[in-house]
Amino acid sequence: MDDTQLAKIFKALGHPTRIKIVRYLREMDRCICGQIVEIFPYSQSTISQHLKLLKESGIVSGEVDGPKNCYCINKELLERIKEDVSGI
Amino acid sequence: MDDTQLAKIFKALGHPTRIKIVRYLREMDRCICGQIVEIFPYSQSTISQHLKLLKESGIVSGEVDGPKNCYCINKELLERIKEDVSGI
DNA sequence: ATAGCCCATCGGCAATAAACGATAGGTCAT
DNA sequence: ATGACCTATCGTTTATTGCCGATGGGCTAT
Repeated sequence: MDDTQLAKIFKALGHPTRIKIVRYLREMDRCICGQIVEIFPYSQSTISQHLKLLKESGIVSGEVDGPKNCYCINKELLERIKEDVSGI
Repeated sequence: MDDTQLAKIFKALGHPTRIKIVRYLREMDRCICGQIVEIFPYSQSTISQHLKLLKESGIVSGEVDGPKNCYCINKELLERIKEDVSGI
């Protein structure tokens, strides 16, 4: 992975809320946006924005699943990130 | 390490130039700001600013050494970061 | 003590990020 | 086809970032 891509991922993780979201998603395996909104003191639009950033970095993927939107961790990428971090 | 601290570190690494600086410092063991300025297409003030961010995050430490300022990687923290990334 | 080197910091500017409320689009059940 | 639910996106505001040139302070050597 090149440094630009890696930097993008780090940037995505460079916010406490987004780290917490990633932890939560890993724990829950998959969940909908509403569940995440409930556990944070931020508005739905703010959480949605954080999720968008995480999606753009590739760490999180989301699929529309009926009326709900299902988010989950991209575990392969997460593993790859861990490898790349070891290389720094 | 709490998520706020971890986020700060990720944020510091969330720029390609700063990742490259970290790699370079790890390779060189220690070096002065001027050396780093030479290898990047940015001004001295810009590089200095990047170094400041890296210092604030703790990844890099710098000591004044005569007329020059010597930067080096905080290897213990870097190792700790790698552990913490594994925990995400 | 003057001149030169190294670099941190200031001020400025443009771009991006973080948060919000409001809106609107999609899906399901009735 | 209406209403309820879920969430992405828009528009706005304020804060932060990224970059620069210029300034100035600390050392060293002359």
